[in-house]
Amino acid sequence: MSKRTEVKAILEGYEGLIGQELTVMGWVRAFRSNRFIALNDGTSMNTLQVVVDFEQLDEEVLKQISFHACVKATGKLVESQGAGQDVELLAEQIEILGATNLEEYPLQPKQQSMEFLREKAHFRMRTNTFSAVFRIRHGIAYAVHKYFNDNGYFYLHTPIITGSDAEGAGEMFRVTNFDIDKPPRTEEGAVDFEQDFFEKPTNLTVSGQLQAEIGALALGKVYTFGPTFRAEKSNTSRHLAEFWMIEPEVAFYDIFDNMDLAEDFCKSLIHHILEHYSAELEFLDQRIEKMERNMPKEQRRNMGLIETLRFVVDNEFERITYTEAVNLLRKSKPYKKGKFEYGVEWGKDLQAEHERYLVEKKFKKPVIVRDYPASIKAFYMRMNDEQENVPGKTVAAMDVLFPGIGEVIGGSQREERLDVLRERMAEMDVPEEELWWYLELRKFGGCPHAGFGLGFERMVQFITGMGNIRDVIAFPRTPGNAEF
RNA sequence: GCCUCAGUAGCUCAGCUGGUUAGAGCGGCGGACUGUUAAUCCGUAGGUCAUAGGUUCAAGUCCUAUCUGAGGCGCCA
Repeated sequence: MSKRTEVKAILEGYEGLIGQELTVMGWVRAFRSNRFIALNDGTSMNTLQVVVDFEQLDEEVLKQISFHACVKATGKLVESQGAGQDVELLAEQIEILGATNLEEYPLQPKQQSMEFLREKAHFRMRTNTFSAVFRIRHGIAYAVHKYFNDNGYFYLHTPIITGSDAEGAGEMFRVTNFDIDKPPRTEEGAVDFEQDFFEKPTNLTVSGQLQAEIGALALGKVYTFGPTFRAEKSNTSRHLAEFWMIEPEVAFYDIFDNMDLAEDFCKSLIHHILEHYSAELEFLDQRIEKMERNMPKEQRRNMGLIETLRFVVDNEFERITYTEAVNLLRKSKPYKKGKFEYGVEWGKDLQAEHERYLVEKKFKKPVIVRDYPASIKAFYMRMNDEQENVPGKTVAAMDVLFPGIGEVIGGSQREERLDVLRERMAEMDVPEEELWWYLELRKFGGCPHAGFGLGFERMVQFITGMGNIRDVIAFPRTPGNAEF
């Protein structure tokens, strides 16, 4: 079984293979004229044409060569007589590895809606679009590890089950092995978590950052890359209940080093995909172009997918402070014309419509906004010194905003001063006893450090141009959805 | 959680202001043809019009509720 030649290897290096007898295995994308199989084995965007001699072939076998059937073909590789491809395999033997009953099979050889395919997640990877997306997703994951490895970072596995609910990143999923119908209770009637598996309440992690800081303060440069969970009932095209997050954390970095890292890192991921997945990108680019042909002009993107990616790699990200952003927004046309639904006021968080204006209209490229009001950001972000012309206290936080999907990265320089940190925790009602170890990091050998979280699926979304985040993760978990 | 829109054949959709037996393309099945490239041609089957109520002489069409999906917003990555 293992002696097969991959379609990609044949299509990309057929010179040395012509005249040889090869075995290929894969799924039938099309069967034309009772003679031509377009065979795809997932290794490539493209198909290998397998030519069948239907006069010689057993009729039972011939009948089973159908859309998305799995076949094994052995024969000689020759130059193709037809115009659509350079080489083809003249099959001497055909074996059906897995037939597909088309009366029951839901997919069709035509464009189908993303929503429909989402319900058929066990089959959707067989389509061109999804196979392209998932090959690229792999490529980005690889590029993440490569970038950090090449730059001296260590991959740290932070826990998925956490005993702290003070991470401040949103609603959490409870982890327990209690019988939820009748959990043990204390004499007062409360659920008695001391009898639970971990002898305390535990949750699925919303961030590995606090633990990553432990790593940074020993290994210098670390990153995490793992699943992350949010129990928020977010119904949008850019939120998942289970997603993958990348969190570098670096000792001796300030907010500016952090921004440099974020920008360089994003560009390196995009660059890697432009270099190694051009066939996939071209396919996705054309897909979007076709889709946009039916849309009114003002809704179309002004650049194609590949063009956008090149543009992001070749240009500096715009860097502004939150205060500058507020001033810009207040001077903007949509603000003056009353087009914004939400007001722009120093101290209030920027809304999606405001970010979109800055990224898509004003600067037309990724924007890094920093120095947000302390009141709207997490307790661990480093308090800035008072600044001129800034009406309130700010923290050294930064958000990287991308066109189309908004916030891709959120990060900050961390508060390393024990007294300031404790003050902030008190203000924001973060219990010290749960984060005693986090405080001790400041007490013993602390140092300035910084880091950020990058939503992996959002980056995959940006690079593939997919409109909905549910279509860049194999098995999306969202409110009301945990099938497959 | 909020707002808007949608749900008609396996899929994509048409069905005008309520009015006879609900249509098309694709796909399926049967057949023809065979160097095709979304192969082509002929034939054929397939629908409790999301669900439950209601208005009306009459509901796919109007109203209400529920469910599902999409888009936008909030929360964020």
